[in-house]
Amino acid sequence: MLQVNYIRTNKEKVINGLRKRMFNDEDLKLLDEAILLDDKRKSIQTELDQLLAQRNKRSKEIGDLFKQGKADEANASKSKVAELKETSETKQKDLNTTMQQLTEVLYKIPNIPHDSVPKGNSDEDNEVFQDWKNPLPVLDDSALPHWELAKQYNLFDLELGVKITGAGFPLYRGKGAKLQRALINFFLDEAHQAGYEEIIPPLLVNEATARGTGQLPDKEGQMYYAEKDDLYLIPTAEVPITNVYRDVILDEKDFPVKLTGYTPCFRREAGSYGAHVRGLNRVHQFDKIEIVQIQHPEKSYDTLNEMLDHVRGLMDKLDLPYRILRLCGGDLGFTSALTFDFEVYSAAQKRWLEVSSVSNFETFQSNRMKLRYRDANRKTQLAHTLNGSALALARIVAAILENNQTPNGIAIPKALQAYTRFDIID
RNA sequence: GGUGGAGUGGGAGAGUGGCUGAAUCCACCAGUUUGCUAAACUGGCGUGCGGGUAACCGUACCGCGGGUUCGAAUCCCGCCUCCACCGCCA
Repeated sequence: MLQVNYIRTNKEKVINGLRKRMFNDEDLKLLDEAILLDDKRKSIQTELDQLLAQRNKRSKEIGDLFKQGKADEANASKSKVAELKETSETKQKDLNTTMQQLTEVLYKIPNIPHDSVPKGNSDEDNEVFQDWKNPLPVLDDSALPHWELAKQYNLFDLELGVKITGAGFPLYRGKGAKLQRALINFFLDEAHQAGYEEIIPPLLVNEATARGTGQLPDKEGQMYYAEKDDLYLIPTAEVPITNVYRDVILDEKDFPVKLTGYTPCFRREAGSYGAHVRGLNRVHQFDKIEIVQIQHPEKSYDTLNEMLDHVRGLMDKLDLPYRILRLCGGDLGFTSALTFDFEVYSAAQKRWLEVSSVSNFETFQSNRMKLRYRDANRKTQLAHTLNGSALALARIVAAILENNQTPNGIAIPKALQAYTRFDIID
């Protein structure tokens, strides 16, 4: 979430930013609400501190009186302290309520988009930041979509997934499973070479963790929830991996922190159906390798570029046609300041599929997580957090299968052959 | 799951009602000394919030939440976590 002080001192900037997210005048009232509540909070805090100071002073006096044997005077003072206690307790409750109200308001305010973010309503207004320069692959009419190829070559089975779990839980088998495993290892090795430390995190997280990266309360319906144990299945490795640094104060020399991890990701995707979600296009469980960085605020946009380069490298090595979008304000995630989406071209479906999302959250997550560093003056400052998919498997698999189909079988990209130990699926 | 023990500052560890935001040691930072390093010595060394240009002052925090008391790290209750043993188990 944003810091109230930031809203207070950069109000114009905040307003302009929220306009890009199509906030109207009514929505913008949240800002004044927050500032007002913060004013209230401050004055209550001052009053409360004064009451407590009096109480502490009196209590000390009573202690001294007892020691001097003046029990009568001491007892006489007690009623005054009791009075102070009562009023300070009321104040404390006031303060708690006000702080809670303030937090609730702040939770409704999304991150301020970066200057470069275009204004817009929906994904249709996203900017094509880097288009595919070469001709897009064209398949002949006999080409099959990946779900047909999967049947032909026995790579994954959606019906079996339904039998075992339900719709949207694919079961991979044979060379399909091996391809999956090869991609995971390939992506992890690439991340390792780029300097990321590998993490295998828990796949279920508690409420504080889900709150830290912003999945709660904004996207509660998106996550599977294990009610008995009050735990959430992770929608992305970003959640457990970034939260490694929750409540941590770093030194400037610790930057950049670079972490990567492979995990399955679980998403409820409530209400999704239709042709666009066929096959592996949108599923409830998929595999993803995530890269996370924690960086000094002055360097975080260089880092974002570095992460874009990393993902570009993966796409290039897999010989997949792709383009990069800069998300507009309306499509930008609640917690993000700037997001680039990578889309791979799926030649049989003749459409672009999102396979990576690389974002800078600036201090939005770190404020929630209390992830800070000490600056040159030894003062604590919020760090910047970034993450990106490198990459999401299901759709990459879909694109590889479709784009590489030949009359003799499906060709495995060169870079992957060392991992699959076969060069064709036939 | 059962029984017992424990949770204090970056780490170790003292503290069983007021003199404790917290001894001491280690680590860390600055300085003195020194040919360099080391050693020794001196000083500094938590976080949030409020007030103040600042020095600084006030307040809260000793796993978390409540309670008792004029006053709680210290007493009471609930919860969480860790350790040990037992049971179960990949």
